Amino acid sequence: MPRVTIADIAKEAGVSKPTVSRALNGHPDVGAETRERIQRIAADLGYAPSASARSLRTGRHDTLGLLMPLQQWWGYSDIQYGIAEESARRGLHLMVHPLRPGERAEREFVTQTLPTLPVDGLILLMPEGTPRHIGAIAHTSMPSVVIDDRGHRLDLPYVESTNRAGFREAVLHLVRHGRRRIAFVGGQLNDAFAQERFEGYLDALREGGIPYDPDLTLLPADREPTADEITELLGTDPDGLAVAWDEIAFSALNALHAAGHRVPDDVAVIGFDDSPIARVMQPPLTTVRQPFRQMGAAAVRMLLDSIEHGRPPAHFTVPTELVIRDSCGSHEDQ
Amino acid sequence: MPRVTIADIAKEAGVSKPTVSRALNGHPDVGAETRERIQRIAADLGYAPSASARSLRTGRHDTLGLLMPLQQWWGYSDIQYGIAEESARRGLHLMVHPLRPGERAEREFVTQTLPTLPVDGLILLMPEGTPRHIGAIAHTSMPSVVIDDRGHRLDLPYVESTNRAGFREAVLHLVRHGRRRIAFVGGQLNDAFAQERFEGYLDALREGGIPYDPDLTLLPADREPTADEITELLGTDPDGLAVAWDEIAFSALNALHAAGHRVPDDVAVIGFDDSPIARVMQPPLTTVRQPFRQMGAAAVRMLLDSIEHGRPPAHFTVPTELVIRDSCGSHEDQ
DNA sequence: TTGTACGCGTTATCAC
DNA sequence: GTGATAACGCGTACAA
Repeated sequence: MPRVTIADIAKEAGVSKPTVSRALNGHPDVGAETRERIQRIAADLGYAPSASARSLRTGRHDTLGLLMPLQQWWGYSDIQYGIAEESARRGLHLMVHPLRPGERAEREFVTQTLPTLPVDGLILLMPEGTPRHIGAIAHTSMPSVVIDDRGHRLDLPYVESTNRAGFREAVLHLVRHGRRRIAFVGGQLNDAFAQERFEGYLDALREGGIPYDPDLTLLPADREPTADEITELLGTDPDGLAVAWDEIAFSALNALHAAGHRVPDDVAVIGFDDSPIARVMQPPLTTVRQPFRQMGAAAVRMLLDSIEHGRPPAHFTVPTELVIRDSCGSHEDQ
Repeated sequence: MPRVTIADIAKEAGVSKPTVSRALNGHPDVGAETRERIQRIAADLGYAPSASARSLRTGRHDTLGLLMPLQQWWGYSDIQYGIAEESARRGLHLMVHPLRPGERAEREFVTQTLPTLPVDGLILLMPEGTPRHIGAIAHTSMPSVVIDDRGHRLDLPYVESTNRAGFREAVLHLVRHGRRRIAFVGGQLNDAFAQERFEGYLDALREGGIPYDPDLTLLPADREPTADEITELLGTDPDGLAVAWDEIAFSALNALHAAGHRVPDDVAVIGFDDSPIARVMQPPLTTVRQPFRQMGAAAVRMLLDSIEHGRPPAHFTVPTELVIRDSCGSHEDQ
């Protein structure tokens, strides 16, 4: 059976197609009685508008695109959750496009895929190390927003969180509870996230009147310290570990246990992100929660602004939140 | 600047629009030289086909829809990953639709959203307890595939994994390593997953010649045992815990530690799913890996079959895989 | 091998 | 307030 169109409704109602269109889209200049009749008939006939036809005519798709790394990380899912929720709230569809790593895939996406994408705007989610070619999107007419544009400098509006201030607050929390030999464990400092969190660490030391000791800094390659590196760090006798990623903190916790250190009695530990694992660790990990869902929602709002008003590049910052659990040793004395 | 269309190319190439269309879509009946010239001009002009116009004309969208619960779980993300990857491989777009819980939202989706969705087929991802109204999709002309249609009986093709056989294999592994008092910890048996895994547990006992002891069965409500329930179970002096979900196994591990039991020496533990957390637990959890990505990919293939050949309802089973780590106590003696 | 004519379903423009 | 007409960009009969 063929699709029901506004032409069918028009015939049935004895009016013209444009009138049906106006009635169904809530235009004011249509008779109240006519509108009701048309709406009733539309419902009776089981009319459903054709998205393609509407898009062809209006140039809008009522759809947002999300460009994601083809890479598993709970944080990305969390961001997508925020985006999906906010999009749905605004009656927009969400199209998800995995981006394979490599410059070639990026180039192909920008030149081949992007121009034909039935999408009104694009949200970019890119891990550190994504080559810059994707930045060509900025020279496109496609409205776009980047999430966590750390070190990319894409010349596009972006959403970020308070990496530096958030980590500073967490380290300061250790300082206030008497820790003096707090080590920093993070990634290489050419990683923009590691860099910002390291500066937050320095901020906290400065504020606490604690001199910076380079021996207490561990910057493993690939964000992944080896067992040896951790052992060596523990040899410097720290009483606190400020770890720039939860995942690294988990390794550290296990290494501490293995070496016979007690957490938090001997060594306090804090992480960053609030991974789902942080809660079930022993002891549960104190960490800085990234507001991923809110960041996703904010990206949607910015994108809509950009689509409707053609706003110039800007950015939006969502605050992180210190989540105090047991690993920092301050649960009992508060 | 206005969009470049095939009309522009036609004018530039001195041919008619249909010729351009045929050349660009690889129809055989077009002169080799003409084709080349048209392709070159298309590239020069930066031509990009209009997805809406094509869809309007052909009735196809080259897009798959994914209906997901508005609910955070790593497994759903994993499935989406598999779907996204396979869709991309086939040149299909992926549209993600969150489904809020409740019969009303389901009804609305089926009657309002679905009919206008610019999608060629739909993959359904529904947690236990999703009311049956969504099953109305079966009476629709929309090709659909369900993932893990446990207990829904939706009369639609579905993809599943070997819950019963997989759990049986894992429990049998414990039996073979000398465990005799193996407890089952799962959800209520009206939960179809709990039911199947429980039967796998019984299968293994039977095969191992171990009589079933009801005291060794813990069926907490909501898949979430209380501390008291676990304590009581440990009072029955089990030497193994067969847990139907990793998440519950994590609670159990922590409870065991708190009660002073050693894992795996005193009590061996196995879980189900292979959550990302399983690897970082102490000790790392032996578990049954769900092939989520492959299930997603399989769903895409089934859906494509259904779209192209209108296949009748069928189903496809992907095997689980036993992942042996330390918590089952058989690493050292193998 | 190529061109002519037309339709897909909707909305914008303008006239009445 | 409503109708006639056209246009969005593309693909497909059919004829040449």
